[in-house]
Amino acid sequence: MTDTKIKTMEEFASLSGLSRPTVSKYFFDPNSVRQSTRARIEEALARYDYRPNIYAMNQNRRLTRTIGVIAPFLADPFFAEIARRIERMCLDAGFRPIVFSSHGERALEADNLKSLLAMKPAGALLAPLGRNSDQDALAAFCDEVPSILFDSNIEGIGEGFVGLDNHQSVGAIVSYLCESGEPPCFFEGRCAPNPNVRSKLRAYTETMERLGHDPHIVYADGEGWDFEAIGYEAGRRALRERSFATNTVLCGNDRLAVGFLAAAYEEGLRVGRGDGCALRVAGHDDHPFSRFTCPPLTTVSQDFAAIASESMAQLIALLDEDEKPAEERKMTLFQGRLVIRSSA
Amino acid sequence: MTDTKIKTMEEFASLSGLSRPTVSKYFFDPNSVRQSTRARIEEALARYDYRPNIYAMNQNRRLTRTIGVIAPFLADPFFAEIARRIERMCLDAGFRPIVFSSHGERALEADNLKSLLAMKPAGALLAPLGRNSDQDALAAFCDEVPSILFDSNIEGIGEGFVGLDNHQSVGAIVSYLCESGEPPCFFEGRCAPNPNVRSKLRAYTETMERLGHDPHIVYADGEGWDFEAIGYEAGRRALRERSFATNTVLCGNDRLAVGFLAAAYEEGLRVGRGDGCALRVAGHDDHPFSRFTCPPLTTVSQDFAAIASESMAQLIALLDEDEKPAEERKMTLFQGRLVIRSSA
DNA sequence: CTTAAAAATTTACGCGCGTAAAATTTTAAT
DNA sequence: ATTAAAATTTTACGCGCGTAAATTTTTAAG
Repeated sequence: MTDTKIKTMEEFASLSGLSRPTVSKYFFDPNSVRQSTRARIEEALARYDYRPNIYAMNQNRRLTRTIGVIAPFLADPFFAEIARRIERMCLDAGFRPIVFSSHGERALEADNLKSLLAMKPAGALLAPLGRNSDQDALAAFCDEVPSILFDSNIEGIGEGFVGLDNHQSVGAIVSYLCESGEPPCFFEGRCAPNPNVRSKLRAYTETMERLGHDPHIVYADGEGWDFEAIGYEAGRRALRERSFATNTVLCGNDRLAVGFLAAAYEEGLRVGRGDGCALRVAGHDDHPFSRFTCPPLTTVSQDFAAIASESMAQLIALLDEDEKPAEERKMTLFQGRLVIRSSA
Repeated sequence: MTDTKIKTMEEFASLSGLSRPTVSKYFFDPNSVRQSTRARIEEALARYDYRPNIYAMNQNRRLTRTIGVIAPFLADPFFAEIARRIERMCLDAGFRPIVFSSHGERALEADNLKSLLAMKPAGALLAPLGRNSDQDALAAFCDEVPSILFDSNIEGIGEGFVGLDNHQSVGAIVSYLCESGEPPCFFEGRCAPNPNVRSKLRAYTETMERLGHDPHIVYADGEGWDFEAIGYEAGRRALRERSFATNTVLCGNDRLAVGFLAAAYEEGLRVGRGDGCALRVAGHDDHPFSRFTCPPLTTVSQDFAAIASESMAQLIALLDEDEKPAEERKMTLFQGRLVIRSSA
């Protein structure tokens, strides 16, 4: 690679023996020019290391090649993993991903939406905070840029939603727990900011009743996204006060379960489904670290890869439609897969 | 807020009764205009909801108000936390943070550096992959934009480095372990991509020798960033083959320790420092979830907040220097704090 | 070889803003 | 009131590229 420093597309175009508009077309979509032309450009690209000025580039474009991603809390392993996969897929699809985290804060989510909007992204993949979201801000955003929601659904916002079938997933693990031992109590955060919580609770109650058991719910106090801490504190209290009606506890998510396991450990309760065990504990979501708890956590897994790729696929499809046929909002729900480990 | 849609700064300026250059100055730095002027602008801002076009804005700026952050692996809780804090501080300091993850891949890191460079950021906070980094790419980047390295140091690159004093931190936990029981073996990934690993190993060996013990190192095979899995697999093998010379194992980092704890649990080894315990296990870094392992992990903590804020402070200081006095590269090492929980 | 379609080129304009220089106004001090 | 400094306005230019329309060249089909 020559060290000649090229500043403008004009320069680069003449060096590769082409006109600037042609080169400009190439940079928007390499397939929009003839193969031989593309080859010439890429050859020159390798020799001269020119990159168009992204600011000048995007200023007058109708459509940017940027895809925005907003997660409610990127430090959560679940979203970290999803984001990682989405980023990779964006790159592979020829888009530039840009990911924001709302850090669990309503105001920050609204800010992120505005920042993202200002970038005129071609599309967006949004996992809203949920109950705590500024719905107007979300609606305003989705009104201007094609968006797919994931993980957390908000009715009527976005062109589609990709997530987990909570009813099925909770049903599956509740059924399993009932068949293999005492029916589970449900342990869930009281201020859980996620709309999935409601549907999980409903699924738990319905499944328990269908199987002829009394539902029994224990709420954990505490706010925010420190689920392990909440699960630990509230779990310890509940264990001491013997708040659970049976020896089996289904936690609303794996992070809560991790905290709860720590509480059980501290209380000297052996967790598992063996003979010498005092308690069975199960989770929900199959977070990346749940394989490594002690004992390994029985849970129901969300297929990270499937959620990421389906969200991406839907968005790409959306962007390809030149005319918007104004079809109805598409809901895609994946089935949870029961993951039986030794904790329950 | 009126719903009048304002497109250009010209429009907005006339609506607020000012000239465009003045408004332009305001948007670069609100303090660069008279207080009364600032008030007028912000009043109009509240009424009309105008945002300058970021692309047009940055195209001709010498200095952008963007700060780039590159982490080697954002799905790692450590970097997720650091990034979270840095983002917040950028925002508070009036900058726009943009964070990239290299996903542990050399090529992606180089890509990220190029993408970031194209954004002409005012400065950057970089945690390199380390041994696996493309040093030339890093050097080229740091040559053009003021950068502070953190977590993982690479000599001669960047204007400064902020990280942990591995020698002190490892020394502290090794000393503690030696005083409170059998001297520790060191359990570390063989292909660990992080340069900190080398200095940790050295610190372990030196401390052990200083205290009159034979250092004993067990390497875990396995590549990549799935430290829990590596710790689990290699840990189980090592335990079965009785590779550890003593009953105490110091893991190179907490994620490795989490996997190792799972292995010990599966092998039926009770971990802790009590009487009935077969094994003591300690970690390093105090990851956010280490409080909740079973048993809770004894480790040495990195002060996330301090690292984040010091990195940020150094960068801001760097940006404030109008003239670069070409002072020497600044190294800031924080002390690790021994966190004694029940695993060792 | 002819012909029509596809691709590339030329020409020309504008995007929304940064920024410089000179002229003017405002502010704060004497 | 006088004066100097600071802030603002006016004027004017250009950044690097997108994009449209008309023209020319290349390609593929017959």
